[in-house]
Amino acid sequence: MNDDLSTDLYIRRFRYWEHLTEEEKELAASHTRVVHYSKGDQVHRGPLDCIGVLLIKKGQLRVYTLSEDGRDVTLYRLFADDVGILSASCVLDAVTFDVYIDAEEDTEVLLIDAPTFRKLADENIYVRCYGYEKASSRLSDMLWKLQQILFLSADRRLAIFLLEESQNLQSDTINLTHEQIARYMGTAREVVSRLLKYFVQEGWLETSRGRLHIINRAALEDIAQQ
Amino acid sequence: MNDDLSTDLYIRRFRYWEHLTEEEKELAASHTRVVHYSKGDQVHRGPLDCIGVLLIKKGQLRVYTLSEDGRDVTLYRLFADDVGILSASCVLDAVTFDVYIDAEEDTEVLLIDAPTFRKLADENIYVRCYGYEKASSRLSDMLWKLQQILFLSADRRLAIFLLEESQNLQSDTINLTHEQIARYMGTAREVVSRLLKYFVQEGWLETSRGRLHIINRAALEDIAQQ
DNA sequence: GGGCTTTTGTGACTATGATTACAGAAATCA
DNA sequence: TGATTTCTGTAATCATAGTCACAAAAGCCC
Repeated sequence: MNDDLSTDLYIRRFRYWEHLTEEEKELAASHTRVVHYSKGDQVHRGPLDCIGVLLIKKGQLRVYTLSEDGRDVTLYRLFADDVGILSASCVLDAVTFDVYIDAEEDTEVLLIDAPTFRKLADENIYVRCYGYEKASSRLSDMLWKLQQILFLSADRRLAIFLLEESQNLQSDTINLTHEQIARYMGTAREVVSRLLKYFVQEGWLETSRGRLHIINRAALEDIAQQ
Repeated sequence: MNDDLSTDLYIRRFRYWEHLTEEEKELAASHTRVVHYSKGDQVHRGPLDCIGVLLIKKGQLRVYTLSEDGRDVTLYRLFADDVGILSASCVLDAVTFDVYIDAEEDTEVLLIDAPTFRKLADENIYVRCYGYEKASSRLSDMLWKLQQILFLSADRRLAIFLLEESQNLQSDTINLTHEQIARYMGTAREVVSRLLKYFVQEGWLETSRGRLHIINRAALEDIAQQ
């Protein structure tokens, strides 16, 4: 499968595609390219960047916000087939919240550059609507996340995180370090270690280096519930 | 000025108006009505309600979120001419964050009911786009607000709040009780009292019951900055 | 195996703000 | 005026989680 063909296929996945004129399709296609990021690369640095719209082909990106003193809270993660619109927030004037994005793994994305997306969004209401709809959806997720951090205790959030993660992976075994979990949860590693120790003592988990295994899902659900 | 005329005038303020067909205009007009709320009334109760799109004619609404245990954080306030779209979030499927709304004062709003707005948004891309654009803008504000609560210390947020409030009022005098300020800031009344006491001791403010007066704006700006 | 890096365990401490519990002052009302 | 309500002041305590400072364990590389 060559890249051009694949790009062509992928780019049609945007819901607005059918509403583009022929010229717009050409414009979009000619300004869309595949970009590779290596694990750890910075993809987008808040207000400093305006890279455009991302469609993840494979890999994983982490979207986070930063406080002035460097505290870093993961807002969500992008996986294969997800669309990253906030890397183009500079194009959507109503979106005034900026995020940072790193590659958590080696990642391959389809990128429509910002000027092109702006042109499309300006001249085509369907593209604009798509952008704002995606943005609304992401922003809602982020609010939900920040609200959790604000309102829920760390043990509850950890239980929720573990259950969600296991759900997503369709597995009782989660391969993450305490450090990673802390980053995803927006807390300190020590806090995660402390809580995991407690969960293990209660017999709800087994842990080994870089891995943890859920034994008693029901107990975690209890904690998550309250 | 009679109410029908005024409603007619107001309803044209929605940016999508010119993109409506004649039937749509009629539909919109016939399902838009003026609603009065008294100070303290609940206007919208998160996922329990779906009242529609609000345009504030006069008064003030407070939009907030609630934790399970009842902690209440003000996200933003709506004043005359503001549009409240999140009271129609049930209509915008991508918006999954729900808010509560109370009337802070006796308030008069123009209300387009939810089913009507849904119909318009479904059949008219301009209306849909308008909804998502407004939603994106509000959601961005809310994220900014929650991020502040999460990252900034209470003294800094108080200084920021006072400066913003005085800016909005175009006045050095702010007529609010400690209790109200605490609600707007999402903290406890005692915390506000403590901090205000400190601000007064430093000679930056004068306070009396239900009122405070800024003497040293520069000092507050220093605190706000860091 | 021996050295290096990464990960985990843990205790002590700190900081912040939420909570509790009142007392007293100021406004309002009757 | 006196009673009542609302608002403010303040101290003490509590709870939570962030920070610091290590030590030890596990895995990796040679």
